[in-house]
Amino acid sequence: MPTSIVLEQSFDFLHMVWMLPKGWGKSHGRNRHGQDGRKLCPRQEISDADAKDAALLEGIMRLDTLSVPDKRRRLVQELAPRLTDGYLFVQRDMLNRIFRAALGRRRVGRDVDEDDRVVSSHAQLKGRMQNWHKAQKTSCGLPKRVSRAKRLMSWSLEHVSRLLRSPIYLGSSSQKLRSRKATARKRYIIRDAIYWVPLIMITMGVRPEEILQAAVPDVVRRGGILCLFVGDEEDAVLKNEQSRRVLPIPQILLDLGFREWVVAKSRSGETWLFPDIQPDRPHGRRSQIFGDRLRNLFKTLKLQDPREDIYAMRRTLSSKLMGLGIDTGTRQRILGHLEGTTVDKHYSDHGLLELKDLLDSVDYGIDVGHDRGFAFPIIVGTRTALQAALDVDVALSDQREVSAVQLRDAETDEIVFEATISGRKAPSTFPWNECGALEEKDVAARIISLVDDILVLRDLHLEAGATPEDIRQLLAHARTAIEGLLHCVRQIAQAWRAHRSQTTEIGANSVPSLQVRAKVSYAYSPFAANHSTTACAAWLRFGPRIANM
DNA sequence: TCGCATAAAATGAGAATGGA
DNA sequence: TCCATTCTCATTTTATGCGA
Repeated sequence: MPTSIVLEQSFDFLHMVWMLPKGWGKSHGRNRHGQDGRKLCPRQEISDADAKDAALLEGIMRLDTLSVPDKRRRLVQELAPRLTDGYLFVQRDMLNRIFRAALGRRRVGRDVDEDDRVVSSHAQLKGRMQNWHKAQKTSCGLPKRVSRAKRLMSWSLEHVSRLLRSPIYLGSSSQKLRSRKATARKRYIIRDAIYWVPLIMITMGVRPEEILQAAVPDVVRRGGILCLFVGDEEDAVLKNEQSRRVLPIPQILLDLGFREWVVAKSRSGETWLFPDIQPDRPHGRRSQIFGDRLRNLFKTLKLQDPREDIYAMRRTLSSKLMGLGIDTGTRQRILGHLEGTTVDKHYSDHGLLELKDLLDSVDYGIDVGHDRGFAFPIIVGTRTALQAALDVDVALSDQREVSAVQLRDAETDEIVFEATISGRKAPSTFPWNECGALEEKDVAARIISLVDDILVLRDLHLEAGATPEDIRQLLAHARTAIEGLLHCVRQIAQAWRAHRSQTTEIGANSVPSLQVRAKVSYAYSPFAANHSTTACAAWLRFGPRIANM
């Protein structure tokens, strides 16, 4: 059948796109007015990347001293990243549109038979991609092709703490170069968007765009509580209050002098809270320009992390609220309200007070104090309630029982512990192929002692003058965390049994000090393991609820 | 599930600016 | 003056939401 040849051709084309190095489209240099840039040949880009990758793979395979997991880690880091699977679907959609424009709806449409297609359906492409992924593995399961999928997460407390200890908050030696550390003589703290917006995002959970367009009169007192009206429309200042959300300003911002800062703005006749951030010309949005600036700054401050980007700051509040043991309904209402998705846009004055109390209960360990050099309160330090983070990978047998566990340090990605459970059919592919088998009970015992060690070690790092009593308390604290961890692992299996295809957030109550990120992969579906964010990943946080189930 | 839309991040370029 | 940093913009890449 001639059409099937066409379908194969479109598969070939998509496969080629799939092999494109991630950055190829951005290296043409035509990103400013009147720029000629340079012509790039996609096939050439692919074969260059292929050649480099092949050489790297060969070199690494020859290193006999390296363990297989170490080899993999190096490959994942050093292979040229290609376009992501998700983006390929976007490309497929575009190809589909092109063909439909050319051939009409009868030849290209969603109801065309699979066999008669010119461009594959999503389902067909998914299936085909499975084979492509298989072909991109060496015989020992090492990857020959990698991509850099974005995993959206919330900022860890360490990250927040590092931000709060940066020159943005502790002071810079120059008013313009904010990344320069303050010196004994020169110390400037500039309270503009760069200063306030990250704080507002982590304490109030609003989007940058919403806060950036706030006007001075949007900050008002209501029932004795200082509040902010936020709206997501342009000309927000012209909209009536009825159509906009009202959020209480958390205590920590008040302690930092937010009210006085706004009053000063108002006195000097300012209209906007953040006049330095103007809408950009092409889209009329402020978040673009703000994001660019903050990203630039984070880059020089070495605060950037592909897993924890600016937008992820907002999620920090959500996960902290979960960690506080706030029940599902309330939390969803708060977050819904914070995110502007709920119908009940208005809180009564009493509700506002309640909401403020909730926001205030989230503790980022910010110490506010005064300094002779400044007329306003400043951050003098952070007491980080340390939150050790572990990435947990769990493989399930086809009976959906836990068959293998791998714990990795979230910061270093170092494997802390891995084991398969004896008597269960564990996956034989990477990363499970190197695991030794242990009895279920031993696995649990080992995890317990490990988590203990990690937490205690981390805490000992911080507390220079810790007493034996402190250590006893740490141990007691760690024990709850472990129980939570085990509970979590059990929950993963349970949740998975119930709902195989949804992203889940699972938690155990009242264990705020250990953050567990977990990924579940199916022993019998190597393809699924590559779709960490959609089909088969479960991010676990400690908290009282199972979300999105 | 598919088709389409959108938000935001990422990248690279050049110009402007800051500081020593 | 030199070099690093910052700012801005065009453009690509990534993930996700919504409605049929």
